[in-house]
This record gives sequence, structure tokens and C-alpha cells, in this order.
Amino acid sequence: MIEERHTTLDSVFHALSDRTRRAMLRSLAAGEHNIGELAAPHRMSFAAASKHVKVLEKAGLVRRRVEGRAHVCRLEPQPLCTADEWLRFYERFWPERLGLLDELLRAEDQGAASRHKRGRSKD
Amino acid sequence: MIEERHTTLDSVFHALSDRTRRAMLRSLAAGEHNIGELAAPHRMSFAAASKHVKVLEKAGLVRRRVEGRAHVCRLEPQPLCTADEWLRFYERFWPERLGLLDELLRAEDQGAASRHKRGRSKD
DNA sequence: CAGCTATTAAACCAACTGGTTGACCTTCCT
DNA sequence: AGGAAGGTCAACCAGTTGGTTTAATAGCTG
Repeated sequence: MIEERHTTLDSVFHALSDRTRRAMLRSLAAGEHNIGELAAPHRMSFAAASKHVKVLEKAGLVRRRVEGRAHVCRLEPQPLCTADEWLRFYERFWPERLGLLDELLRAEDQGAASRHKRGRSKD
Repeated sequence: MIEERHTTLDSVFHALSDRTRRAMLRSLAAGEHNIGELAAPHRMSFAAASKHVKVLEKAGLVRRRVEGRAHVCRLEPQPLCTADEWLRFYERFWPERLGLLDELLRAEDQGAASRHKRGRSKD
């Protein structure tokens, strides 16, 4: 099960290491799409794009449902959450990025929430 | 510069897609280590481990400083932060995992912080 | 039925990965 | 000076990746 988690992280991070696949996930964040729609924005053959989707699928990031002749894909966010959990271990190393949360929780525990600035970035 | 960010994400996620390298980062989270120390826990040749360190270095995750005959490595957390930023875009998809932060900030803004449980996982 | 649409499958290719080994520098120790 | 310690580099290898093209399958549509 720990083993499982490692192979999961392997495949998830690998899936994320390609720009095309990251873009596909972004598309899927906006809603379901079939393979053709996912492939369209990328300058490559349909077959190549289809392979990318398969990589995402194997990483558990995408679920596919066949609907007539179309394969409709939907985002499966759980593995991203797992990856984020792994990353967040290092949270304490990047200054103020989200050390914020712990600060807030601590302050809250003491019944006295202090004031903080917020600056979040978008993509 | 956007371009730069993409190649960074490519190399960072790729670096993270290997278990050995993730373990090395964990070691470095505890403090500086030279290559030999980083290599020791892993059943592979010294040279192989050295290559892994180089991958981490190229991804900007590790900084190396030569000290006599030893190469001392230190964790460079910034790219992890960048990766996390990318991942956190999907935050809204995994239920309540850390929607917590925003909740807290919102509550704080209203001058009334509500109580929450915290449950974080380790690796 | 024919033909278009959506998609996979298979064969192939060049480039990269993760690993090995052996040769080779430096630096430290005695 | 000589040798061990800490690392790199280059060559090599098998397996994977990301891409191509061509062919095949399955579902709609007229």
C-alpha cells in the first residue's frame, strides 16, 4: 500500500511532466471533453494525443466513458491531491507561501487570530 | 518567461517522478548531505545515484557546493513551490483538503474565525 | 448500403532513461 | 610520497518515451 502509493506518485508526476498533458488536464478542469477536443489545440497527430490521454488515464488522472463513437474524458482529481500532499511536506521551506495556514491554525488555537496579507497567484 | 515556467515544470515534475529522487529530497529536507550520504540508502551504484542528483540539480531542486573533495547538497525548495502552485489550481476539485485555508482567510476577514479539525498526513 | 466521424492498434523511429562498469581526477590522511 | 575517499565522466545497454504513418474498428448519417 505504501508501495502502491509510490508507484502512483511515479506515474502521476510522470504524467504531469509533459506540457501537453498538463494542458489537457486544464481543459478537463473546465468540463468533460472527448479525445478529439483534447487533441485539437495541440500540433500533433491525433494518435499522439490519444497516447497522452492514455498516460493520464494510467496515472488515474482521467476517467474515460465511451459514449457512442466518442470517448468522453473527465478529470479525476484524487491523484493530484495525493501529489499535492507529497509536495506540501516541503511547505515549511517556501517562505510564507502557505506557512500561513499553520500560522493561522496556531493563532486560532490560541483564540487570537492575527492579521495577515494574502497574495495568491493564478496560472 | 511563460515558456521558462513550462520547461521548469517539465523538469521538476520529471525529477519528482522517480522514487529514488523523491527519497533524496526527503533526506535533504533534514539537512545538507554530500553525494555519498544521499546515495547510501539506495541499492545502486554510486555513479547512478550521482546521476539522480544531477537530475535534481538541473530541475533546480538541489544546489551543490564543493567543499574539499565532498560535494555538499542542499535543498532548493522554490521549484517545489512552483509545482505546488500549479497543482493547487485543482484544489477546488478535491473536497475540503485545503479549501480550509481560504475558509480561514475568509472567516478572518470577517473577524470571526470558525473552528476546524486538522489532519495532515506524513510520508 | 456507403461514407464520414471518432478512435484504437500496430509498426516503426530517434531520443531519452536508469542502470552498469571502468578509467580518471582531487583531496585528505599518515 | 602513497593510498584511500569522494566524485565525475564516458561508453555501453535494455527499456521507455513521444512522435509518426498506415490500417483497422465502431458508430452515426443519409
